[in-house]
Amino acid sequence: MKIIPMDQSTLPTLDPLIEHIRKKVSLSPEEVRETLLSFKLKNIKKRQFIIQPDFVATHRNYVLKGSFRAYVVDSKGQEYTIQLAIEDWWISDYNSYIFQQPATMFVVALEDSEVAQIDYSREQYLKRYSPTFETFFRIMAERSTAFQQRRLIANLTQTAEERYHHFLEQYPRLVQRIPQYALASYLGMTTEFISRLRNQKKKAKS
Amino acid sequence: MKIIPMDQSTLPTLDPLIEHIRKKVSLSPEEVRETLLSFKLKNIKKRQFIIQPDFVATHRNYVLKGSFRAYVVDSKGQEYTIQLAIEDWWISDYNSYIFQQPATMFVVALEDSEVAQIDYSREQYLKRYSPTFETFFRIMAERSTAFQQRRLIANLTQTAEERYHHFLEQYPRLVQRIPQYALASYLGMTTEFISRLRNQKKKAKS
DNA sequence: CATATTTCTTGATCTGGTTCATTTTTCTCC
DNA sequence: GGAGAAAAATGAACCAGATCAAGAAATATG
Repeated sequence: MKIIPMDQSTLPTLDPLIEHIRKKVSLSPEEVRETLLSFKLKNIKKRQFIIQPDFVATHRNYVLKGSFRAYVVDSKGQEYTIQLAIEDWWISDYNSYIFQQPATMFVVALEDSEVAQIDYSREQYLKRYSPTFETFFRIMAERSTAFQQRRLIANLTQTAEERYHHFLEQYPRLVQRIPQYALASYLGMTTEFISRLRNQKKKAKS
Repeated sequence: MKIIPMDQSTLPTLDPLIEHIRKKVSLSPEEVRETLLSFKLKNIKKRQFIIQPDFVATHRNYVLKGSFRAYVVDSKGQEYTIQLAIEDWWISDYNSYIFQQPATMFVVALEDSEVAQIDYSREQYLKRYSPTFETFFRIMAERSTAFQQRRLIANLTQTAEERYHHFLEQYPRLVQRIPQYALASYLGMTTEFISRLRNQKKKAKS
């Protein structure tokens, strides 16, 4: 019943999710049970979309394996990466999910991936079921705000080159795994520009 | 329906705050009482700082009257406006407040103002006192995330001119009240550039 | 109400990063 | 493992918006 396409693999479990939640709030056995009942495992193939514009984002996604990119596309077809996610991160179109309105973003798998999904109504149920979940989602939202604010500040105050280097320092692992165009559009610059930065570095090294 | 001119003033009350909270959650009489006990009214003179770098932001501030600007200053002395707030908005350095760490921002009054302040430990108490408050702050944080994401997308996808015009459409009232340099650094452009945009418009009109 | 300070305007010049076009490298999948 | 597709690199020309400088308007303050 479980099809595990990748070469070597662990049996997929929700353990990392429970761990993740327990870093923020303490869960009773019943709360753990409710959590396990609320989230569904899902395998997502590389290049597969889990959210698309005009459809309501019905789920919040916790990445168990793989990586994702959330992006918007402007009228000229230009893509802008809004969020990136690897293991132990969450991803969705929050404007769509929170307000249950049509999405404006695409969210696509960059690798063969596995996510734990909770749907909107089940999340509401969880929060009613126990204030612990209310607290958990409150903490998530707060951190998310704080994170976005730091990103906004970086975008306003730093040059393209500084943003690139700081990202490299902060997320060296992530950089290895995502394509250059995803990184470029996340940092608000062109792939050509990143390419030049990398090349300059090579030159300087030798 | 009540237009209150700048000079003479009404007796300050927390009524607008209670109204504000009740738009998001329903409050029992006891919860109203706890709210009233938790928030303190404070008068802030124009140019007065309520948050400064290196000091922990001890309060969350709800604006009852007046306006505020939150900004960071880079090594070259350049200022970048991170947040603006008028009546019925909240303002703080959230990275500082949420994590109770030293602030990186200044928050300054742009006009003679009045705020309702709650301090960090009292907020924690409120959330323990009733899950309603947990819910309220969760909703606040979620909307804040959604708002910031929209701003980030605007910054990534739009030209300086587009950002200026969209801001004008969305917040015509706000624009009247804040100095040009505050708007410019909020939108990520120079005051010179805004000045030119305004001038071009005048030309086109006549 | 006069003067000092802050904010806004205007012109000239400059530049970080884009755009466009082409080539090279790296994936992907039968 | 080889053809086709996707991603990255490279060069040349360009431009949106910044920077610098200096004056004009608006606000604050004694």
